[in-house]
Amino acid sequence: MSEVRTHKRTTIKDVALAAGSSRGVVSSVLNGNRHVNTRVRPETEERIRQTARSLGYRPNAIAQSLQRRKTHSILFASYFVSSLLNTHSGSFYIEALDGALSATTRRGYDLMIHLVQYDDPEKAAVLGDGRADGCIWIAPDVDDPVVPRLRRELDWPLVVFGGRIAGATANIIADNFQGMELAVEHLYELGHRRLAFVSQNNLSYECAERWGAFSRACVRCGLDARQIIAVLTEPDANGRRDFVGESIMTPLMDPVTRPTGIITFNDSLASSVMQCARQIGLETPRDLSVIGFDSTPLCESYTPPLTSVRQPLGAMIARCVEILIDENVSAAGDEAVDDLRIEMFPCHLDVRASTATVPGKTLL
Amino acid sequence: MSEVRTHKRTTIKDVALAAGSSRGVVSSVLNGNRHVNTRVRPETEERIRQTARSLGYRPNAIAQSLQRRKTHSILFASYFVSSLLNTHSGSFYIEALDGALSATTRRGYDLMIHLVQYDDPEKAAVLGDGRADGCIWIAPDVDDPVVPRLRRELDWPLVVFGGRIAGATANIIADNFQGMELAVEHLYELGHRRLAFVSQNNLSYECAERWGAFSRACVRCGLDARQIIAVLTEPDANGRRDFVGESIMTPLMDPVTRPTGIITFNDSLASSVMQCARQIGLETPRDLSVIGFDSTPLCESYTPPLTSVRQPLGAMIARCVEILIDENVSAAGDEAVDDLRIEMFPCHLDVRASTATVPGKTLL
DNA sequence: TCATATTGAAAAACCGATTTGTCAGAGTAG
DNA sequence: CTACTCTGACAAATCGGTTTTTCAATATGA
Repeated sequence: MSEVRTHKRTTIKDVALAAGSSRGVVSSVLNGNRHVNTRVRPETEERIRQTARSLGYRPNAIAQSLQRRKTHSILFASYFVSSLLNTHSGSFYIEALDGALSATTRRGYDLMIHLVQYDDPEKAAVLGDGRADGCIWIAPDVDDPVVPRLRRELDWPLVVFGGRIAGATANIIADNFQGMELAVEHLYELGHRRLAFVSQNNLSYECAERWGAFSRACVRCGLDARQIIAVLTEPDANGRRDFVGESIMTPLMDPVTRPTGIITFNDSLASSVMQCARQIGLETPRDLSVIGFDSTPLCESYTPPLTSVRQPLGAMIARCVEILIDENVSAAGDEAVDDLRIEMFPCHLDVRASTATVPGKTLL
Repeated sequence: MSEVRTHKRTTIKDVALAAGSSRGVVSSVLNGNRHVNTRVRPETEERIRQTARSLGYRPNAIAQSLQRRKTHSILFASYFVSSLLNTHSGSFYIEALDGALSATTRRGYDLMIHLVQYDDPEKAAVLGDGRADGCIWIAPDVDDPVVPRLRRELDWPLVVFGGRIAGATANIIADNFQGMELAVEHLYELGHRRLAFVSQNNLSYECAERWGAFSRACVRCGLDARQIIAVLTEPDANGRRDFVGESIMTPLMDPVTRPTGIITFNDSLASSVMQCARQIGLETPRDLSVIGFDSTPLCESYTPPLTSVRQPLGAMIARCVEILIDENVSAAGDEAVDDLRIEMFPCHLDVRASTATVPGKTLL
């Protein structure tokens, strides 16, 4: 029952031998006679095809890749997080992965996934070892320990999704400033004049940028700088930072000075803010408008459904794939400063039920 | 700006040339001198290492794979469904994919994903072309057009996840009979004596098996066969089959003969059943107990939270990976009839709030 | 001192394909 | 009848590695 089965497959040599031809002819026949000075008589061709079929010959893709210098696959690489697709940032990964799969499949490519263990980024062999035609590195952190390595090994096409690595073939990012502007303007138009931004310090570029983008957008809207409040969450007992408790909300929501609109770094924080606000007697959107970021599918099931800024993840990752397959880097509107090639994608505001006109002065 | 960048990488030849040694020595040094009769002087070794480092040499994995006959990657293959991970069966794929990623990463393997377009399963090149050390084929349908091909190309390790293919290295499936028994027994113990099964006809093995398992389980529980009702959904206007409308529910829920417990093929159907029941005045679980299959994360957010049969997808896919990596097929309890090697995993019943003791006779 | 081991490393074979180079024999032009 | 082109196919080189074989130079033993 436990016989060791060895998988010896038919090679091109076997076919050539059986058909009484040379390997070269077999190859050229099976690839459609592409080479000019290799002509084959019809009967020979038929004999070879027949032999190949009857032997069940399928070319070894590894050998083909070696010779053709082309693997027809793209590497999707990121850090390993246990149960990656089910954790909180899951929606982000799922959307990215899904988009990547669609884009590669559409082009007849395969996707190879390599997850780097956080503890030894240097040992991760696959990054740039030629197993794929190019690599998409997903969302590096600001202090990402793998980035120095990526920088050093830029001798193959690398597209950074949500990062900013100089020398990379491209960096595909969402325009956080424009996205934040959408959120702030939306609240402004609803009459809100005192806003707060609740964020975490998870060291992502997104976090840093949205942080800065918030105050810039507020200023651009002509809001009084003293009325702009930014709050950083503390990690809770479990080390989670996507939770807002009373320790943060109570001082922030002082009846007199409290903001009427809150923008959060992500949807989960927004949900947490709404829940906590309810506990201290503030209903969304009656008393408080809340906007999240990412517009995950969960937004629909929050109460109330959450207005949120959406990054076009699908289009962004599709662009990553496209760049790697076509090696067609320069697009209109690229910025390429100091060899930092960035392509920015505009965000969209999905308006749902968590935002409304500014509440009356009852609480003031 | 649109310069064509060619990525010529350092090869072992370059290193050998620069270090003044032969390719063979370089290889053996960088691989830790594994070959007995290739001894290298310490200073030579140091010189080679130094040269390799300064040239930024990284071995080409494709070439290594060709020679070593080992790719250190596993192929995860299935049909292409546009936005695979976000569609209804998404949760299934996500869990499978997540489990596969964890398992492969743990063993230092990469995962390669290949999605076969439904329209030309014959053209799909990658299935068994040697790009990976083994393949996991995900959940074939009963009339799966790719199965004949898989059967024909069984000259490499293939594990079928949720299928039954003779000749495959292994078929990993959940025990639908045992799972259905759990569901039926649960309802029986709660006093239910008239049950119905609502299913769709999506041609999966799961569907066929659960269908049969339902009546078998009812009989084993000693339920009157005339009281066992099985209903097949019709596709709605959008071709979706995971929806139960009044056309099905109204006759099924005849006040006199209606079942008090309903088991559905999947969670989505269960949710639909609960919603439709509510419309005709039946509350879950007060008037009607409902059990779904799959126990997707969404079960928690249904009203009421849905009792559901869970397949241990994570453990199952991990086993697939394990088999392919270790080629250690025979496990205790395997059935191997007619070269059909099946490993079954027991299901678990996640009891939530959609099941309760049988309602009083008010409606009878 | 001479035969025999041992050491260190180059050279060659190989993995399974693709592609280029070469060449005998048939066909055609002068 | 010779010179040249065309046809069809084999042989060899290549891709970038790994592994085996060979071998000169030195060390060891009788």
